[in-house]
Amino acid sequence: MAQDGPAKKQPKTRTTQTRIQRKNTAVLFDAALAVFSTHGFRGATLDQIASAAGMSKPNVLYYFRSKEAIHTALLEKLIETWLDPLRALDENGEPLDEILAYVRRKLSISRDHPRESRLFANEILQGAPRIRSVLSGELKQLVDEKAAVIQRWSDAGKIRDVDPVHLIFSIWSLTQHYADFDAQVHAVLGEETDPYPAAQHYLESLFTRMLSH
Amino acid sequence: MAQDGPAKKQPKTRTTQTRIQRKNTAVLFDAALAVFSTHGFRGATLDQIASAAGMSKPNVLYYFRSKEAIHTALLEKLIETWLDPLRALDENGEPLDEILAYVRRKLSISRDHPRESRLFANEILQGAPRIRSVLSGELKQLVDEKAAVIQRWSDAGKIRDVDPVHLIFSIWSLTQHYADFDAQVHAVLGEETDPYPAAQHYLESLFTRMLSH
DNA sequence: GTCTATAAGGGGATAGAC
DNA sequence: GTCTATCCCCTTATAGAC
Repeated sequence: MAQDGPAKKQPKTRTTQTRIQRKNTAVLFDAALAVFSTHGFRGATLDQIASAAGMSKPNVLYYFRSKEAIHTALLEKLIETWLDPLRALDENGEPLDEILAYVRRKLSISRDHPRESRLFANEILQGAPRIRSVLSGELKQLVDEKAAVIQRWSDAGKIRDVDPVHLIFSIWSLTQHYADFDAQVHAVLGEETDPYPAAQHYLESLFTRMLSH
Repeated sequence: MAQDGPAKKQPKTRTTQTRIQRKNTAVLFDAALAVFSTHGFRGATLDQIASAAGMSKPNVLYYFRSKEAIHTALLEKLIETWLDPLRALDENGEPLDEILAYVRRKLSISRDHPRESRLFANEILQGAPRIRSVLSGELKQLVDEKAAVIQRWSDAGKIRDVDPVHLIFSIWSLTQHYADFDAQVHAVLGEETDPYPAAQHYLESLFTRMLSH
């Protein structure tokens, strides 16, 4: 739903895309993700995106009406992926297992999709100008809902007493750290080291000790 | 040591600054910190910095030879402040107290100096192009040293077994989250809420449960 | 020390040929 | 659908008067 297709004169209908359109928008999304995630919105240039996508600058603007449109489309495309791991937290599951599984899902995202993580980090760091409404709408609602679940687990004595919202914040920060601060993590551990196995063990141990009686 | 004074023709000696120079560079640092921390290096403009400092653009460039020079000077000025809280971790103190005190120092920095936190976050997020040598030099050395301290505490049975480097990473990520992701924290908690009292309680509880027998 | 004016180049977006 | 050429604004930095 994110991309708006050819900007002005859609060649076919607006619902049907040719194979070449589909392929080009996919290539463009990947290129834009690479460039925006490392340089931020204003630091990124259409030249960089075009050359990363292997096409000319005007051709990029044939698919998206502006630099802003690419960025917005990217964020919208990713936002659901970003919320899904928390959505999957199941009140009927075993509480500690559910939380550890959520931690593992988030850590996997940092490992497998670090650029997406840095794209969001860039956006939020700068005050979330383009996604503030999503944060205070969809995201807040989801957090409130899942915080209530955690609170009930805690009230029922199934996990130790804990502030549910700050628990969620801590899962976000601990897992996303390995993607967002990758440069620092590798500066400390050495470029060769894969931090994820040790990170997973550390985080499972941390949340287990904190939450189990 | 960071600023290089008037760029080309230092008016007096290079070691002595006039009162007006001292005042202007201080004002400039504050303005630059505000602008760079919210927009990143390339997103920031000299116009924004100049107007935030209440001076004209050429006047800004009278004090620093380039935009890059302002940014570098800022980072250099802040780096020691950034490392000091970890330096203060004392092997001879009571282990859990030392770690909790470090957590509190870091959390206070997020609360009192969020712009500095976001400046570093921006820099590291973009691959730390301008401070990579500090990270793999001074910072790595300090982390190695303090990780060894924590390892000895752990070996001596004074705290529970823990990966010392990931423990340090977790303190960084958990505390800096409240400054760097301020926009998200407030979107979830509401603009009026001060997250820090609850954050401090949550984090103390987290590390106490994780580290004490 | 501070200003106005301006040079020089980068970067987003469009025109129009193919 | 894709390209070359180009427009024009924004931004960094300098020149030179006061």
